[in-house]
Amino acid sequence: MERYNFKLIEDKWQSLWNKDKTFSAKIDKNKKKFYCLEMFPYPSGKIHMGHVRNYTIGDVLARYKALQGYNVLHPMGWDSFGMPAENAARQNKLDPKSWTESNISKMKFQLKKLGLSIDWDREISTCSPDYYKHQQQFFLELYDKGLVYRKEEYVNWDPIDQTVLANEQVIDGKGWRSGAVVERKKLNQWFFNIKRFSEELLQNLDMLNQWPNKVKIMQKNWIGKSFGCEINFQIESSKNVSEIRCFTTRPDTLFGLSFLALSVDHPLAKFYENNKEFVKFKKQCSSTGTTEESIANAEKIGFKTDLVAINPLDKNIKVPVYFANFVLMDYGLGAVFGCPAHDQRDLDFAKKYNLKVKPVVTPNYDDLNFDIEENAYTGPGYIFNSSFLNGLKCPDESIIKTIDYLEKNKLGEKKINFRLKDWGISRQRYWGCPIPIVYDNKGNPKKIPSNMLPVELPKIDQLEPTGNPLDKADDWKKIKIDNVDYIRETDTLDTFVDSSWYFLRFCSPNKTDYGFDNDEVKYWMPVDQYIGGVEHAILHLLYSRFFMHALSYKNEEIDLLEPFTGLFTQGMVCHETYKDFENNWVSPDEIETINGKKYLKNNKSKEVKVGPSESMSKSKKNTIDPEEIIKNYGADSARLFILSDSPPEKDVQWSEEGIVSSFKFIQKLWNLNSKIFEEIKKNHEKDNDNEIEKYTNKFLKKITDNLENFSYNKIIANLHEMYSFLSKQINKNYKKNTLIENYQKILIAMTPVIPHFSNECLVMMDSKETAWPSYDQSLLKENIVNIVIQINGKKRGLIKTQPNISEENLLNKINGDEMLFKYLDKKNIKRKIFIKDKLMNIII
RNA sequence: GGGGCGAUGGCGGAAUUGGUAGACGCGUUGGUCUUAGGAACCAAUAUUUUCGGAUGUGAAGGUUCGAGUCCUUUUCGCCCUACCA
Repeated sequence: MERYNFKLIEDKWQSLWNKDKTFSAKIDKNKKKFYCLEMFPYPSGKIHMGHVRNYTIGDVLARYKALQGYNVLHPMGWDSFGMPAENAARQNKLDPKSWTESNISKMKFQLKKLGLSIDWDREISTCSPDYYKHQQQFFLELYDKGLVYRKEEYVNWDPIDQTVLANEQVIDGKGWRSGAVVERKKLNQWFFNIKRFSEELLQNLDMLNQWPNKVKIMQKNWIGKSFGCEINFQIESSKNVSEIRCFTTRPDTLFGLSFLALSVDHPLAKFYENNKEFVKFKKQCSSTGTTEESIANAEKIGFKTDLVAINPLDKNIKVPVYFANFVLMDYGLGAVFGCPAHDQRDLDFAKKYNLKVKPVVTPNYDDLNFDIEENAYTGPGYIFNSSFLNGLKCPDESIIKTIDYLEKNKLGEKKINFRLKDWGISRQRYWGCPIPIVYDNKGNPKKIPSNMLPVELPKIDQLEPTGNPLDKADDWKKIKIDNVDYIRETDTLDTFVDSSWYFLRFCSPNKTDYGFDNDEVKYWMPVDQYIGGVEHAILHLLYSRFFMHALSYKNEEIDLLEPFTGLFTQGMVCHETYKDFENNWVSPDEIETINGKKYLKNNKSKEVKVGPSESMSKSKKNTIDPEEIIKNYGADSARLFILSDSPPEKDVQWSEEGIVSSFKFIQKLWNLNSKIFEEIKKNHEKDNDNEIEKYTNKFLKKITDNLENFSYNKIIANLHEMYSFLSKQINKNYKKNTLIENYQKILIAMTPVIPHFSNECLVMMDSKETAWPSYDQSLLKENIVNIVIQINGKKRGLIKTQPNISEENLLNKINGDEMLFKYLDKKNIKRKIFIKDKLMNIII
């Protein structure tokens, strides 16, 4: 039998799809559209297994939807601005543009080898001026709508490299490349007013019922809405301070007040700037490490001021005011009141400084001696020790009543706070979208007129190792508008801006006068299914949602707020890790397996240590190159395996055995196909029974259901079952037409997963993929059912019978069954539970 | 500290609304064919057994005729988040 030549056949189909523009999408208002989008890649130069998985999942869906008759939009592009290009360019003294473009062409070649049903005519690249000029236009629009503003904000400054560092470039408080201690530096930066939409972004999450709950919860926590109130505390002081305002979610614990704590960045800090002790304290606060753990475990420390705060509910309670390291300026008002009895941080702080701990919530109504020892009590209960609040149920009743009282007496007011901060979009980098702003000689910002867009990046042949290249590009920086001299903004936009609207651009990628065409967007948007990694659960997805809100804001043309109807987050691709005897990571290609043990290829006496399977990463050397896999096994094998072992939302383990088995399975399918081809030629007259037809119907139902639920791993199992069924049944002399008809349906159902193979087989059958085969409900019914017989809830046997058997008839059969009757003989039946065609449970 | 998810054979994983636990694949074992096989094909594969059964879905309870599935408690693992007042 002829071997399946995947190279020949995959090439043939790929060039056919290319030539015919099979996947090119056009608006057709008579057809229902389906917009299938996978997160576009950063052009690093090589695709990795994560891409293979992501794009295979998306491709299965896109092909399935197309067969179902949807007008499918399935585009691809490049998230091509960003730091790797800039780093590579600095290192190799070349131009980020050519580096990026060469990477794109390499990766495009690799992606095409996967046989994806992508409309390559819509390819976009965010680093192209054709793309980013529209982004600059959007920036100006948002500016006009008041959604863009400038303010001073701290950045991580590397004093040696003379550059701003991203958070992930700061390692243990030091610059990742220079090793210099990172300084906090205040810079004027641009912000998108995402807070403006906090409430909408939170509320709309409820409508996104095709999003994973996990992602919605993460976004909800990120937005972080909390209900509380702001309270005014009168201050006694020799300084010119009369009042401090605090935000709290627990006003009902106000009688437990024992101190106020301020952030060192609080405006009142100005009174202490000349106080040496305070300056020392402030330094100490900023020097506690930046790692998450060290922040959480840092000791609570404070600086005591000479201010005294008065409890608004009882003028006789006077407490000290501290600056404290655990109070953040950018949440609430940068000032909190301390109630040590019912907040662990406050308790830690109070213990250190010997402050009063007065419990005001007791878990039990009658327990008025309730006291606090090691742990603050944060649970529910009843208010006590609190004058007129005593006895109120906490927290529901007590919080409402307290706020009520505070408002009536003008001591404070109800307030909703969000954790979400405005989106800082300035990056002090070269390889990004220039911000279309100029400054006059007084430093006032001015928009670049729309007709002067795009603001293109200047070409710089050699990036120097340090500093911001745009800041040094003197010729570029100077610009005349209407004969007035200006200096350009030298910051570029965060690359998250680029990816916040690319899904709109795909709808009309060639439109020159605006970022998108309204009619096209109205037809294609929203994205019906968005597929990508869960690592983008918060920022990218939230920013994209914000961007849609911002574009729609004050614009009646656009009435779309949520860009992604469905979201699917796929798991990672993992691989075993290997280490040699010197504990160095070893790559899978350096290893040979002999008798189940793994040895170094170049030194077969040395066994390697097999570590746990972890997500593929270069540092652990456990990556597998997709290009090699496709070269050796073909795209269909790779697609089959990447889907087979685990549900798409979970991590999958790549294994050599696995890919080999997928490869072999395709060969088996090919052999089966050849046998069927021979059978058809024989042209049998006999039409045995409708066995094959029934099987096909069941198969189609399973595949369809599994496609609908993203249970792609089960589809592969279904294919194996189908193979095993057909290879056993094929010599039963089916009538030619019956066989062809059913086998064709099966082949079409296989095309989403292994498109090259299935299409080739279809052509052999003188057919081609057209429509998704429907199944006949009536053929799903079984002729014979297995009914489980339980005695006292334990399974004791099975009865094979016709469907719809009555309880009495079944009981007769049970009594006629030797094995079952012995359990029932001379026993009193107390109760019978009968579920038609499924089960009979007899209680004796 | 807060939040989320999960725990099923040697491994990855199946199991519509509670109703035959372990589909399918990998691995392992035995066999057939072969000069040979790391090929192909066939068979077996949760544990235990006195071959009648008994026990089995991290642990302990509960609801139910019946629980992998529902409820309570608990242990462990992974992920997210980080002093959020």
